[in-house]
Amino acid sequence: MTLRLFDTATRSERDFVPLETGKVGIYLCGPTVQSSPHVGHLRSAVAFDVLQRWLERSGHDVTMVRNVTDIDDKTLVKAADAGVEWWAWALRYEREFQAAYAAVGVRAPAAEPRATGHIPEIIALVQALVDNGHAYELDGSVYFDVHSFPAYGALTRQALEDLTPAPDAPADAKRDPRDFALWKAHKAGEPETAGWDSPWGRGRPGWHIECSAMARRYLGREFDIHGGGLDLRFPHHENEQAQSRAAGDPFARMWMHSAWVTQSGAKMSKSLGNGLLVTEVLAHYPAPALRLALAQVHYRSMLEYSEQTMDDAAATWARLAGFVVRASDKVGAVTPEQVGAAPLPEPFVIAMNDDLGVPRALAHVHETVRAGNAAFTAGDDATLASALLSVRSMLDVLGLDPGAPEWAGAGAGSSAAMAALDSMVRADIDARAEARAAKDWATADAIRDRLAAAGIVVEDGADGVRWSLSVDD
RNA sequence: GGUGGAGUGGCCGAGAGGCGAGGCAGCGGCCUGCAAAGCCGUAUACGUGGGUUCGAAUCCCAUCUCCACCUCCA
Repeated sequence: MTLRLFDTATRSERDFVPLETGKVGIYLCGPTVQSSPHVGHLRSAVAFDVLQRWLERSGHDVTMVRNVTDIDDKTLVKAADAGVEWWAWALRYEREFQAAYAAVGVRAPAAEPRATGHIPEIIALVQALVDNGHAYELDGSVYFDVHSFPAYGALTRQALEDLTPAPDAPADAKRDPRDFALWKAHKAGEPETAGWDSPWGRGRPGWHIECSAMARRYLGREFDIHGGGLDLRFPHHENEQAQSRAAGDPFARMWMHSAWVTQSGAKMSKSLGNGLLVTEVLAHYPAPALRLALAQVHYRSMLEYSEQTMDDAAATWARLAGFVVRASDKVGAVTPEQVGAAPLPEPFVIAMNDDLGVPRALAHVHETVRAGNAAFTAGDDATLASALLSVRSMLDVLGLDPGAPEWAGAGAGSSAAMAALDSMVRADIDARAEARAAKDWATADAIRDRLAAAGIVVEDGADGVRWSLSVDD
């Protein structure tokens, strides 16, 4: 059974065949670190984290490279406005992005290269393009000559003559308004630290060139998958591909793009100011609920985000996590080794192999949970144990295994604080048990209400009383 | 203007010629001292107008609406 992935370049699903059997190189366009991350930013990271997990689960050794664009026009402007060094500004937001990624269980990439750390590679690439006639220097800047590369526009099917010239482009200076900067000459007023010496004088890299240079450095001249948000297709990825191929690199064999997050149908974005900060969401909801909200919609479909989105996701997470906790108490916990080695249900595998059909895969998870709960009620421990292992294994692929270490504390109750709380709550629960035994319902309910007011939910099961923290909203 | 995408039940979202994915919410039931959780059952659907077909949400034609990229954007 082979994995099929939708390739943006051909606009069709294709069998995924790695360049080298058993190994996969992925280059993912990461953040421009000039402001705080919002939930839209997390979408592509989560989508490609799921891809990586699925590839690894399918036996591949994955090298994930996700860059950090730590210098660009906006960063310089914003830092200057704030009276902060641009490099300090960039690092501050780089840390925020890293924290946000980690919070929702996106695993750290194998490499996280920064543009400013690869100036020699960038200069070498630009020089090669100048030397072979695909780029030209003008007043200390270097531009890619789009007319020199007939395949320009191939990735996004753009015809050169149909492109609207950039309104802010110095059309009179460049040979063609659609030529884009590979190297930007240092401008008066910009900090000295925002420039590097080059064959064309002092300057800094253009936006697109860093990805070409860094992909080559870490993944080679040809690699398997290039990913990013849908909005990066043009011009960013088109330009990347053009300059890399013009320099002789075969470059990415497949392009994958994740769709955006919308609110009332409109794209969430920094420039629109409708971005929901990750920190705000995480202040009110468990992190895995946010990951679930982002992952449960197919990565190529728009994800409509509303106030209800997180409430729904939190409820679903509580159902999944609750099943795992109850089932583990009943039939024993599953080890991480078992989770990683368990055979996955056929419907799940089929769904995931079809361009990462997470929604259908999750549907099977829900069906398995329901079967597990039914087995729990029926006292069928063998079926319950099997469902538990199956559910955890499937959720593990999605980075949503409630028993995974990264979600410890998100309702699992394994931390020292939870243990301390447990001993306190137990006293109340015992008192309530006495009241219930005496059929003193008023006292029993008063205790339950008091715990509920403190955010603790008490449930009477056939096998005893359990408590859990209620989900914020 | 060019390129690409979307319109599915109260909501979110799969599917893609023929047993109405899944979740949330709703309703009825089981369980419970009452709840909660869980389980069982259940209603409401494929933007509009034509066409093809024994049969269309799925194919064809037309049409309306919305969104994105072409300037920075995950």
